[in-house]
Amino acid sequence: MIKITLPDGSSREVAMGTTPAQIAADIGPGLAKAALAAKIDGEIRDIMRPLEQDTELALITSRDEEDALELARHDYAHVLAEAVQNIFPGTQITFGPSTDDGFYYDFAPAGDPFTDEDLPKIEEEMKRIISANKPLRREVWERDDLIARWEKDGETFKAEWAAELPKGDEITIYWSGDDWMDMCRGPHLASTGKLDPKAFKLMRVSGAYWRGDQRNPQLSRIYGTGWLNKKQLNAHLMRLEEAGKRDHRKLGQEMDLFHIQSEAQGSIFWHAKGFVIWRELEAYMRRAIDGAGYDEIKTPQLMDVDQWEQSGHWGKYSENMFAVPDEVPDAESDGPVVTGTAGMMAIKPMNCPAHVLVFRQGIKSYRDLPLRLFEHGCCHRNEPHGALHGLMRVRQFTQDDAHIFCREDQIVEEVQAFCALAERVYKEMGFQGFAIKLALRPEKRFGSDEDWDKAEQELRQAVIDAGMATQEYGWEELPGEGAFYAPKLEWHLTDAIGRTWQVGTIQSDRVLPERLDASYVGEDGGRHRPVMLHRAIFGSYERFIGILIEHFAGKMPLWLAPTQAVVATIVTDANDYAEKVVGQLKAAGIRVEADLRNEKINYKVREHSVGKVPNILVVGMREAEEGKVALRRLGQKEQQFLTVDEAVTLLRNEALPPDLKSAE
RNA sequence: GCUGCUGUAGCUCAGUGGUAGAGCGCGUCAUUGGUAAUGACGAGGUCGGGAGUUCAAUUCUCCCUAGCAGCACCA
Repeated sequence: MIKITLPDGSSREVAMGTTPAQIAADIGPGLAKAALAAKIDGEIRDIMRPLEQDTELALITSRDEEDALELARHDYAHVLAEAVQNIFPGTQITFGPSTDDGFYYDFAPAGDPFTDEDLPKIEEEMKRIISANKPLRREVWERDDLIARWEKDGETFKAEWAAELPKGDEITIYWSGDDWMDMCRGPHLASTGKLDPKAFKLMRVSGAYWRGDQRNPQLSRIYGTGWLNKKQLNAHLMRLEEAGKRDHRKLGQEMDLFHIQSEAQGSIFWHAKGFVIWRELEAYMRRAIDGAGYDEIKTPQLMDVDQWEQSGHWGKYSENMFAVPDEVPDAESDGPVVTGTAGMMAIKPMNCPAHVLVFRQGIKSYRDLPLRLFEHGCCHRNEPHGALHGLMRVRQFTQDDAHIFCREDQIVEEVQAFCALAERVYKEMGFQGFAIKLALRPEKRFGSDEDWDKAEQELRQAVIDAGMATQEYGWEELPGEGAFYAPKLEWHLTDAIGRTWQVGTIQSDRVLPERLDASYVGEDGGRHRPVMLHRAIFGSYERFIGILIEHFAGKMPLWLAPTQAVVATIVTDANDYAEKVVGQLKAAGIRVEADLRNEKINYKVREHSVGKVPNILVVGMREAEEGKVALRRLGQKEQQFLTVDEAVTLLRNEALPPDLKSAE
């Protein structure tokens, strides 16, 4: 007999080899039906797997949503694989885990990769397998037997994988009924019928590399989203639709903010309305850095390749750099412009080397430190074509970039000050939450391990000292994700619909000052190396504006709204008055337009509401006679009747940037 | 860069082996209306580019190119 302790503290004696399912049935038929798996001493296990010793046992039902979803999605992935092999004999299975909202499975098809048209019939087959309620049975195999089995079945990927497991290992496999099996650690539900055939949907196909490595064969991946019931699935599909409505590329076009065209792929044509947002952010950032003791500089776009060789970028980063020959093109000739005799210049992908060159001008004393050099630096990076994405991933972008040159003993203090500045900026931009993460040394890197140890510890310590290394701030360390020259702290913003975006960063770097020979004179009269802190808060203006558009769904806060108000007339007789009102608002710095078109007021209100104009000032003859306006706020039906002076004062105050507002 | 899908009017999209259509937008006219679409008329397209098959290609095939989704990449 073994002793089973239940979550309520009660315990019972059962025979060795009793399954959690039997215990559930013993407790009650309702639970027996609802139980999906068992948590044994904190580890999730199959409900049909016999118990072999005294344990603490909790039964998992759909109420334990996180665990239940994980189980279901894992099972959906297996059902997907089984369905695909039924419909497309000869397809090899490889790997298929659960994801944040569903599951996928990577296949090696016998013929062409799958297409979207294949998805409906695969879905049908999955539904059939689920409805057949096939039992999922765990079995332990000896490694070599399994390899032999996979080879016999022509499953070369599976065989390769199994062969890499330690020799003599026992490997678990799961049977679906008696006719299909996959190698899997588990756990699984007791049978396919525990899944809801209406709670999943296959979403798309894509390519994916075997083991995620570009050098390996490309497999055909099928993605699905999977849930516990239809209601959850529909809610998820609604969320996707909501995210689609916020797409900054769509809103950017609708709101006439910017465009991209193939002649300059990956670079943004900012329209007047979009660039207003940029200008407001830039002015805001200048006020912020001025107040935080930075000096703004401007450095060259083009530098000799020699300089990039010295900084190390040419060696580690040249595949992402644009280089041009220092040569006058010959417009007459048809052939290549480059003669091979000219020197090469490279367009900057980063601002840091140029900032070191500014630092190196003149002799710096320890008294000059920390020296905080800021630049709105326009960088170009030759990103892979497939990576380009609206404003989020571009080839030309402008950073709010700065490099803080400081002494060793100033690092923690500077990082902490930056943490505070970043927090303030994100809050003022209208984000409620963010997470801070520490990206640790990558494989491909410069510098000694001791320097990396030190650099990582400094960043870690600063966040701990700032009291931000907590769950509340989403504190987490990410091995292998650092830059090639330094570890980095990353700020991840959470937007209005719960998505996260990596924006700000600070990195502590000893490599570049060394390579470019930056030094200062210390108290002792000797030369010392400064440490360089690379940092940005927005990251890039392009991307940050994209994030803002998606976060606010285009309804920008008033200070950022491209058009802050429209004065719309009801009758043409009110046109002169409307022009006068517009003039007064403009004089107060409000971005306002007149709508004097020969259209009905309904039409004008609708158009500007759809256009996300935050304030519509309606004027007819009544307002003209009384010197008033009828103010209608975006999304509201009620109006306020105000004198023009009142409206000007109100809007002017509301339109103040957040940093100026809070200063009042 | 890899895999799949897509490219038709300014925008969103329909359509066909015999050189094209809708809605919105735009223009003109009528209308002067009180808070989410007034009506009529009109202009507007080398159907992404190139090659091939065909009597004939926007439609079928191939190549290129760009966009989209994912993968890889992301200082």
